[in-house]
Formats: sequence, C-alpha cells, structure tokens
Amino acid sequence: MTEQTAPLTRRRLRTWLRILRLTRGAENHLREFLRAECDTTLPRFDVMAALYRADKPMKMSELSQKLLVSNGNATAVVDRLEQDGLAIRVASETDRRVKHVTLSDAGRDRFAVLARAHEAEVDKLFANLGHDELDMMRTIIRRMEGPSQ
Amino acid sequence: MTEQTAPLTRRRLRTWLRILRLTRGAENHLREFLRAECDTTLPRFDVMAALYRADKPMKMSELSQKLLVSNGNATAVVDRLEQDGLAIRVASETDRRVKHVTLSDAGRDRFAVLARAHEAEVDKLFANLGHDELDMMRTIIRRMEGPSQ
DNA sequence: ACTTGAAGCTTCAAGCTTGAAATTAATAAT
DNA sequence: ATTATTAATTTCAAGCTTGAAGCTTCAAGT
Repeated sequence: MTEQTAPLTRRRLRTWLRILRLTRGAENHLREFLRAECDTTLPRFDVMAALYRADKPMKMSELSQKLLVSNGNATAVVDRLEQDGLAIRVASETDRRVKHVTLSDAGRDRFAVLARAHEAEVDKLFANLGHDELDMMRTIIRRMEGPSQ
Repeated sequence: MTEQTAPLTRRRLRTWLRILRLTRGAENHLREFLRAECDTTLPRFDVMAALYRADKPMKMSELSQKLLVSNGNATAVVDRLEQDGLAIRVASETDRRVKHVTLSDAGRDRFAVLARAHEAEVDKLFANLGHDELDMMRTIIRRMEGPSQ
C-alpha cells in the first residue's frame, strides 16, 4: 500500500498558502476598485467602516484592536482622515489619556456612499458563493479559530 | 412569515470580512514569529520561498506576478535580499531587458532552515484542521475562484 | 503624599507597498 | 533604416505598517 494522502502538516501549509493567495487577490481587486472608483484607500476605508459600525466614539486603542493593526498605524490613518475632515478626535472627559474618535457628518455621509459601492463589489467578487458555500465557510472558519473559543 | 435568512449580498460581505480577519490574525502571528524566532520578515520570506520553489532563475516580473505584488515592490525586496547576500541578480543573455533572480547558496541554506520553522508554526496555527476540514476548504476555495477556472 | 508601575496615545526610524514616470531594449510597421 | 509600439525593469514620491521609545496620565502600594 502506497502513501496516498499528503501528511497533515503539509496539507495545512498548502491550504494556508491558498487562503493567503485568495485573500491577496481579493484585497488587490478591492484596493484598485476603491482607488479608481471611489478615490480612497483600503486602510482609510477600514477605519471608516469600524467607526461607522461602532456608532459611537471609539478609543484609539479599541480601533487598532478591532482592525488588528498597531497603535501607531491607527494614529497615522486617523491623522489623515482628520486632515480630510472625515474623522474627529475628542478628548475623553473621564480619562485624560484617552482620545475618542468618530466620523464627522461629512465622514458618515461619505462612508454611506462608499459602503454601498464596496458591498456591491464584494458581491460581484464572490458571486460564485451561494448559501450552501457560505454555511460551509462559516463552519470552517469557526473551527479554525478553535473549537474552544 | 418573517425574513429568516440574510440576503445573499449581505452574507457574502460578512463572510469576506471573516476571511480577512482570520488571514490578518494568522499573518500577524507569523510576522511576529519570523521576527522574534528567525530574525526576518514576511515579505523577505515570501520572496525567498518563491525563489526556492522555482528552483531556477526567475524573472523579476514572474516573481511579482507569483506573489501578487507590484514590480516596484519586488525590486525593493530583492534589493535588500541581495544586500544581505541571500539573493543574486543575473542579466539574461537572450534579452537584455530581463534580470533573473536566484537564491545564493547562503540564501538556499538560510531558507531551508526558515521553511522548517515556518511550516511547524503554520501547523500549530491550524492544528484544528483535520483532513475533512482541509478537503472542504479546498472545495470552497476552488469554487470561489470560479467554477470555470 | 510619594513612588512605582502600568495604560493610552503619539512619535520616530526603518521597512513595506503602490502606482506613475523614466529608462532601456526588443519587436513591429512602415 | 526609421519610427512607433510594446515590454521589463528600476526609480521615485506618497502613503502604509510595524516595533520601539517617549510622553502624559491613571491606579496601586507604601
């Protein structure tokens, strides 16, 4: 009897590389879409999305944790959004170390438009996925994150 | 009868965000691992991996296509690897526009070590995935990339 | 009250990344 | 042969990203 199936370790590596490739491809597509059609960037979009969904002022540290980026990174992107008048920093009244960030009115209006375009583009990108595949995907991702978590 | 299942468009978006989150988490983990344990970076590792697997000199443009990055990016990373003596650029003899890149002997030796450590870390990271989940994952990814491709 | 330690944010240098412009070279079309 | 087009790579500016260092502020422990 010959060795039929690849060893688990090797298969995990190959699968990880496939996921990485898929994600990079999709990210590149969305970056180009945001640039060409919406005149913005992926990191700016991500920050605006987080602020929009939070629906209330967010601490800088909450923001960077949410997005899985460093604090320094969050500072830099929020700086640029603030310069463009899309985000606002407000000093906390209870703790003078923390700064709260929100979208400005202009920022909320802008993101509402961006979100529609972005969602439509993601829909196109994953048009091959129906409810069945989405169910499978959710199951697998949950399992990947750990059965205990 | 109430609206039970989320609309397809919305589910596709949510799934994409979940994938993105999973990938970023894993990438952050591996970046930190390569930095702390192997004293290198993710982009350097990726370039070395591509060169190692190609097993023959590779055009700069082939490299950037393989990794889904811009030409300028490939140039920059290869520059640094070359400075560190891990990669070598060789001018093509048949077409004076193209440069071939390879790992140096030192580069191959170095990557052999890195690859083992990296594979082991990926194995730990996805320890929850057995053959069944890996099969499912492959099926879904293929379907995402398009039924026709 | 005072010190110590930790938390929240920013700053900074180095490296990464893109997209556009520039350079050089091959190919095609007059 | 000359010109135009296309291709391969590099260069460059701007922006992104990290990790470490620094600053300010809060919370505990003495």
